[in-house]
Amino acid sequence: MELNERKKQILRAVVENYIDTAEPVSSKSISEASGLGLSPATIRNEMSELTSMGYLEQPHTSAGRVPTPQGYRIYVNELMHAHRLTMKETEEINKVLKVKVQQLDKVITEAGKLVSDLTNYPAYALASAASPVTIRRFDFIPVDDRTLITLVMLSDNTVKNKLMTLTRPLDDGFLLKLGAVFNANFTNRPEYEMDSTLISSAERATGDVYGITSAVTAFAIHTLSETTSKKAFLTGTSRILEHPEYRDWEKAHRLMNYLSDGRNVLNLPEPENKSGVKILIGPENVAEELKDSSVVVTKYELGGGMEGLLGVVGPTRMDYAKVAANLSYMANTLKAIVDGKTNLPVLGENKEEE
Amino acid sequence: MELNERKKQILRAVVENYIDTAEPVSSKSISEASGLGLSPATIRNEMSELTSMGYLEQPHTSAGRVPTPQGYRIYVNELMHAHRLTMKETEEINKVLKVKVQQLDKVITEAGKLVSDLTNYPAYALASAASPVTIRRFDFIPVDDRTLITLVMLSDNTVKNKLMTLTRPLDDGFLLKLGAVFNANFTNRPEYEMDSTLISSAERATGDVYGITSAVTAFAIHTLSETTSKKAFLTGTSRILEHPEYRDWEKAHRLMNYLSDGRNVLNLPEPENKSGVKILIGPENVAEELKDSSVVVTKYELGGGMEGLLGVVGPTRMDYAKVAANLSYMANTLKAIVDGKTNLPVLGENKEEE
DNA sequence: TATTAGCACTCGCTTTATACGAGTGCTAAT
DNA sequence: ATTAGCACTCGTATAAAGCGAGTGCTAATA
Repeated sequence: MELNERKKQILRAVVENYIDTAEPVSSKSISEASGLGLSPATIRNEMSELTSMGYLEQPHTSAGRVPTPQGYRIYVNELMHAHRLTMKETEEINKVLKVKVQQLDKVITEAGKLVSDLTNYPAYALASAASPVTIRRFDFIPVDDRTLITLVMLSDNTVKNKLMTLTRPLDDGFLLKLGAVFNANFTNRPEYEMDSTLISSAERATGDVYGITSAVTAFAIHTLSETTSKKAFLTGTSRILEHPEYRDWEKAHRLMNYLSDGRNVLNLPEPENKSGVKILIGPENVAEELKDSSVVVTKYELGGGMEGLLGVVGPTRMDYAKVAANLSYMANTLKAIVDGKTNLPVLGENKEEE
Repeated sequence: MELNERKKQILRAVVENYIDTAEPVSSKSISEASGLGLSPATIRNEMSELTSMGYLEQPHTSAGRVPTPQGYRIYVNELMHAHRLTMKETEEINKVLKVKVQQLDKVITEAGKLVSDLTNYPAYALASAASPVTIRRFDFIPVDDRTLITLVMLSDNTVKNKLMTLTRPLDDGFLLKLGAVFNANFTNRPEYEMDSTLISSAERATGDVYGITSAVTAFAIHTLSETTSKKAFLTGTSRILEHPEYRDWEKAHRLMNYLSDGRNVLNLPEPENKSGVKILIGPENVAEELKDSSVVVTKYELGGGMEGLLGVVGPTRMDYAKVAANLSYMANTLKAIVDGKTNLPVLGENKEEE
């Protein structure tokens, strides 16, 4: 059997009607609303075939039709009309994002919140380093004779600092030596090269009479690993309760519970290519807890060698067109903002407003 | 009518039974379980009087009794047995907290998570500065001839930094001047003293040929305001779905929605005195959305001039004894850990592991 | 040959009727 | 003062009946 044009039209009508009403769709309603000028009987025949082809299903014999995941798949791949954002939506996105560009972690939480607000589904935002971060230089600033600040400037222009206490008063010249050793041995190296050999040779070189060398290496490694590690933000989980498919508290709880574990959020899907939108429908998800939910996600650049993921989780009966449109507009806007700004501050601990 | 000892015993039995089962409590079950050696009929008479006194109520004529908020109030104030934490609980608290002391914001999120895990209710953790933070000193470190790092050390021993770009190459001696001006005028002053007079006089003093003075003042103000502002963390909201009183999705949604707004979390109750536990039962809450929930909260010191709030939100049928015990143990443990560590790192942007 | 009107049939949902039983309140006995 | 006994209440569980939206099939129609 072949999925001809008319069948596609009908499938599209069914999916959109179902997305809208959350009720099984009858032949009559399609006949009236589709604009195809066909009688319910004809629609019925077609729907019956769409059912045997696996694109629709009936909750029970005398009910209307509901799209299967395969049905949604066809819809998403071929039938979906590009959703145009309303002026209100684009304005809101532009307004909120422009204000928040200063701090990158604010931007991504804000982006998540915004997507969640606009789509009414929970949203997640991830950020991770696209390329390994290295330390560009060390500085050591004396505070008093037993305290110093270690300053580390990273390859992404982030600066991190740490206050450290010495075991005995500082001698003249020690900080210069410390700086020389660390700048010679620990800069421009990814985290995994900082092994025990390197560390112990540094300790030998500085003499480490202040008990400070190991603190600095620990700080360096910690900083690199933290900067490299992914960050996850999740907003709007409570919204799933608004969707009828999660009125059953156990379903809602299972999903919310899954999402409330940060590790799961980190493992949510990501699209393979930049700025494409990936859609995973129901059973296409690997996680058992997502088998009857859908995930829509996009990827975007964050500047400073970081990239971000922005996604939405909801019922399979999701307004894919709208969600996809929002996500990709969002991703593009973010990229535009980032591109406009050279030297965008990087996610994390310090804030750099220009 | 008087609330004599026997009535209290019965009230206690009813509350505890109800907390346990979430079902209206019958005279028979009290008679059997209370250990008072009274027949159901006697219990019934007493329960009837407790009802007319406003401490119990009946969902309907032929049902058992359920405590009213006033009933819980009496229970909490007078009748509650101190709950002893199990070894497992105390061990878990000690273990988790000790590992996480390094970074203060980790500690408080972790404390929240822990309380939520142990009690099975959503938990919130707030942190705020107990005394105004000031800047202790400024440092300016040149990176290259158009870039410098501004370093600000705060009165709570936090250090914050920011990378800044100059409009023209750096002259010798400018940084010294910059440091002198800022260290003379902007240190040891709370945020509100940094008004436009101060700022413009600083700009005059430095000459501001590099367009950098205003950036530094903005950074200083921003840093102070951010350090002073309260931070809120919320965990475990999805757990409310586990409690039967929130099986109704609308109730669950109303509460979760309320909690998902950070501003509401910031305005959640706080106890008036340190390390006391405050309990707000149902309608005692000011927020409309909390009128049929209860909040238990405690306050503790965080070191570095910060203090924290740790609270739990749940149904009025809450295991007050257990929750209160967990919270106060938690608060004490945190305080002990903080006291053990001098110079504990302060909430926020930089990390200082010792 | 494609479409559609007509109609019997299915089946979930709502309504109504009935029964059940946990729990109460009252009274009278202890 | 306590309690056994008992009638009464009322929510819930179970069954039966009717409703109606929607289908699938057949036969008429273009």
